[in-house]
Amino acid sequence: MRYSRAFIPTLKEVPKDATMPSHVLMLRAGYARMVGAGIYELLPLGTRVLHKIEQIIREEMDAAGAQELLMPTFVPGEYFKETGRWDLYGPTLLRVKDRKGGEYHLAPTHEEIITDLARREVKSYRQLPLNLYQIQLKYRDEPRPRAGLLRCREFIMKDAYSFDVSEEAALRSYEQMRDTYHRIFKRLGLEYRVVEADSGAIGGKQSAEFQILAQTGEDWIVACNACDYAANAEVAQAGPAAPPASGTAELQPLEKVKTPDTRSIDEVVSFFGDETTAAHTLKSLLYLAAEGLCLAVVRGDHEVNELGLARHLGVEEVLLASDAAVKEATGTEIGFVGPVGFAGRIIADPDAVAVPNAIAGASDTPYHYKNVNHGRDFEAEVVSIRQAASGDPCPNCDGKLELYRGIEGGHIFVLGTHYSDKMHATFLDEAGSSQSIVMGCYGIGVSRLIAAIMEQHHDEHGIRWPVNVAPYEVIITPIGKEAAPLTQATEIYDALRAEGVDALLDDRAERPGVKFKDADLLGIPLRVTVGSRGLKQGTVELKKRTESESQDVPIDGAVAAVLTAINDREG
RNA sequence: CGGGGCGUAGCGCAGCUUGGUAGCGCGCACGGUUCGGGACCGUGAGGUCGGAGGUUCGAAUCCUCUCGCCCCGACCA
Repeated sequence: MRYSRAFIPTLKEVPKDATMPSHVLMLRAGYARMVGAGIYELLPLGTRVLHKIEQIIREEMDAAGAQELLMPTFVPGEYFKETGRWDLYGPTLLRVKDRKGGEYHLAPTHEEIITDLARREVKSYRQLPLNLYQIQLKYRDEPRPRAGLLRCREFIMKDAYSFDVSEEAALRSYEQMRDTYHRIFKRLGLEYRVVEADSGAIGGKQSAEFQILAQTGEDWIVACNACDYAANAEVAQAGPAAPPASGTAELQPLEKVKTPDTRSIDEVVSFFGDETTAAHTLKSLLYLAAEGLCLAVVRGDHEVNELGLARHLGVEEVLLASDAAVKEATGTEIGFVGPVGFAGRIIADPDAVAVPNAIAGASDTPYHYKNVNHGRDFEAEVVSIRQAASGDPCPNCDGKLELYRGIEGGHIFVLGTHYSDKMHATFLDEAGSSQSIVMGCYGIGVSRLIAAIMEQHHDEHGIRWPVNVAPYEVIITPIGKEAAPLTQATEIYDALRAEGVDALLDDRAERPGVKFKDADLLGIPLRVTVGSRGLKQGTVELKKRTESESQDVPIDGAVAAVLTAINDREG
């Protein structure tokens, strides 16, 4: 492509409505424009990236034996009504009426439609296993679309559905998709973690999310820096924390200290001063659960994982007790509550009970106890109820946990017979008896990946595409107003195209600075600079977007050098 | 849905408090000088001030309603 003819509307300034890097960059670099909230048009550059991502997905899905098809996005409501999702989906489902008043919707996902196809066409175990996928638009009227392509109301998804004769066979399909997803995400140049998720509400046996690590992501995940452990922050565990530095391991006698105006851990720490840190204190929080009140105790520098606490208690959720309830139950004010002498149920985190001679509220305003020790001064059920945090030890190895934001790039799920039972999608087995087809579903947010890759691959100058997904692999930049650089650049451009390289020739009559800035902004992985200066010595410059230095290469070696650089990065 | 912010030229913004001929920078067009990291000078095109209603001699500015967008939260197969 010749840049002078390309539709690449770049912006010098950051559009006011964009805050996230990928959102800013896709607008500034001319990849996409907004039409409405959560509704975008992909411009030529964005479309090229989309096609590259799709191509990688297709290659890997096809290699796994999946077959591409295309289902409608505009579908009759009867299928969702059949499974109950017409009502369950709520306002997120975009409903449409046709001229006769018939109820339709724009598909947010296709389990029902594909299950209907399967029940009509799959009759025999001989037709299984089967894995069908499509790449097309999905519609979800999200309550809050945000961050450009990261959360849209109309977006492009790859959704695959597997059909098997048994749970075991379905699990094999699931594992195969997991392997396939690993290959896809690696080829896309993404740093990601597979996060085991709880088996969800929908009769699922197993599910995993492919979380792309990005500080701008919506999900919180905890991941080890040494091993593969990764989990949603909600369910993440941490290994035992190192106990706080302590003058003596000897148990000191319990001591009640008057501590006015020390409601927060910070205030307590600064009151006691000296060597005291938050890790020397205990944080005691009173929670309301269905069965009544209980006191949760974690180390002062830790936070309570309320979901974990609720699970231990066997209840749906727990709520922090109000000031009044705290006063009534303990006779003291918030900030002075402690486990010593507490009459009710106490649940303490292992890291909390490991603190020797801890400082804790005395349940008497305004006093704290010094030298509180579990087992001597109070008894508690010891259960891990703290949130895993950045820097915590990994529960599985010697590594450290890091807290990340994640972008959910993919999700794989064993569905079981949830849909096939409801929709009577059955087959005849070898013995001639009717069985429900066992299903799995596998999604990738394709348009979201465009943004996710930008989130991971950019710097202050612009995007830095991995070569596999770059809209153009190389940009050839002639410099100067003489004819020679453009002539030479065009020669290299033609040669590269003949080699099948996606090349962009910056033939614009712009000053060098403008061309360099744009090349960096667009994020083209390689730049070949052809200037009269180099031509005199018979060289051109080759520069990688990710490196600050360029290298001189002989003119007739330029094409080979570009091919080498591209293939290096593909490896 | 709750909280906050913003709608004025393609983009970024000023003007609004105190009503009186709609401005600046970038971009765009033309001419000239420049030419290895977003050059400079000159000329010019481009706006129903998100929309509707009201107050007023007169509304971008004041009042009412409304639409849209962004951020935080709630929600999210």
